[in-house]
Amino acid sequence: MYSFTEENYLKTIYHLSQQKHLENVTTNAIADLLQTKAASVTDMLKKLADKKLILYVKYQGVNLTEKGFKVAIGTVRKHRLWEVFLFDKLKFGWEEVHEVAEQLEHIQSDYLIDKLDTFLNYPSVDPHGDPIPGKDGTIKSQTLTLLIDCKKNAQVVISGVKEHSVAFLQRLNEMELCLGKKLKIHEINEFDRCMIVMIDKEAKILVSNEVAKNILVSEA
Amino acid sequence: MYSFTEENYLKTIYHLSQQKHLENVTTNAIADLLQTKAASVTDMLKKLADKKLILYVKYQGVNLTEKGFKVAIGTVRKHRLWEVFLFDKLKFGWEEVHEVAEQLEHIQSDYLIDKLDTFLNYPSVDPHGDPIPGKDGTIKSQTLTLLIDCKKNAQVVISGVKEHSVAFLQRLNEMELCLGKKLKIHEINEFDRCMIVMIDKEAKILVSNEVAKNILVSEA
DNA sequence: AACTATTTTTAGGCTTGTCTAAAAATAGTC
DNA sequence: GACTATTTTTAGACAAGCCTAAAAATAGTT
Ligand SMILES: [Mn+2]
Ligand SMILES: [Mn+2]
Ligand SMILES: [Mn+2]
Ligand SMILES: [Mn+2]
Repeated sequence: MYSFTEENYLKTIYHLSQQKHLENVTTNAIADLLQTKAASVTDMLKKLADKKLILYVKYQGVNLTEKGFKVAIGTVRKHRLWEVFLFDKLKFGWEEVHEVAEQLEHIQSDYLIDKLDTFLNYPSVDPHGDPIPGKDGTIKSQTLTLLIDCKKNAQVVISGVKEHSVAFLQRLNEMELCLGKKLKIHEINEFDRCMIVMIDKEAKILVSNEVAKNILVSEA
Repeated sequence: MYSFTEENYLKTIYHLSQQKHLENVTTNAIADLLQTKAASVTDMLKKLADKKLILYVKYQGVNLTEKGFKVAIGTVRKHRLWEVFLFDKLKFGWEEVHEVAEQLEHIQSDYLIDKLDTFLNYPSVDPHGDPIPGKDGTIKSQTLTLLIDCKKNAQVVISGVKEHSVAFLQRLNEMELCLGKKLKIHEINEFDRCMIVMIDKEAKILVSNEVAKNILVSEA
């Protein structure tokens, strides 16, 4: 139905409009995220607008139409289901799943995705804690807190990450921090806001504020 | 490394050179199988020859080089592993797996294929009984007999199919014939060579010669 | 060997998605 | 309001793959 490239543009526009709430998505922002040139983006925006997938006003940025939103959210759904498959079944690390999912998300077969969803037992979040949109396009908005904003003695569970880079996720691997780990904040340093955190009621570790800024938690 | 299209051409040349033993593969044969035009094939053959993936002599057809063979066999490996995944894990019918595997075979990640192979427990054949090439590019040649060539009272196991069309595979589904079924040939009609066959020592069914011509069996 | 039918290649063109360089529009500053 | 910096669009080009129509080569027949 839609090409590899069209799906990628729509998904990118979706992610950007989520990030920077309600504003129009700009040409340069899309070019940055897709690692392409602004001129190429302008070309594609015209084509997507012709197909009624986006609302595009020259020089004013773009927004997804209902139709474009459905394609975007469908692509996100496919991406995240594949990530779950790679992580749960094939035992990929959470820092490894994204790259391959970028390819798998473009396989065209609704039947396949239904079967995959069933096989994975209808997961609600991906290996990074991001919600998986339903078949109908609905998506649960998360109400998570940043670890850095938690108070002393708070007891929380790691439920997501704000940063998705391989380097950051590997850093968390080294610290044995992953989704589902229960933390208790033992101490917060006043000077640099680094934290001493107790994991699973066992080890105490030091979490830099740079790391704590990118970990999402919910109440334990 | 190699594009979707390049992999498809090389795989097609491989299949054709398997079929019609040792002869050069012709432009029209490739065009037929790929559902494209002969002129397009000629264009691509020049490009593949430039990349040393095939030996191409104008008007004389083509052959895979060592390098091209490796790409082709690798693509076949990916295709068949994905078919096993779809059949075993996602519970696709054996008539449904091919279409989706045609897409999945082009996902580029050796790491993924290794993990998938492990997850599937190193299968040696795909859902149609075709052998899965090893990581090193070796492939076991099959020594199977056509059901139609079996003698009266022979006891055999269904181990493959010669015809891969959806219609044929569905026909076998209706007859409850699938890989692994044990058959005993009860009677062969002299006039039309249709067979009366006993399945799993239970039901007796009639197998037309048209069907028997396309079932591959090994000794029970 | 000549003629014919078939196969294959060439020539020229189209679409998708990309690029660079230049022009136009917008935003920011005095 | 004019000037400047930044963003965005246009113009023109290119590669990958595909097409049709015409030309060239090959194969088959007498
Ligand atoms: Mn991802
Ligand atoms: Mn994710
Ligand atoms: Mn197949
Ligand atoms: Mn198969």
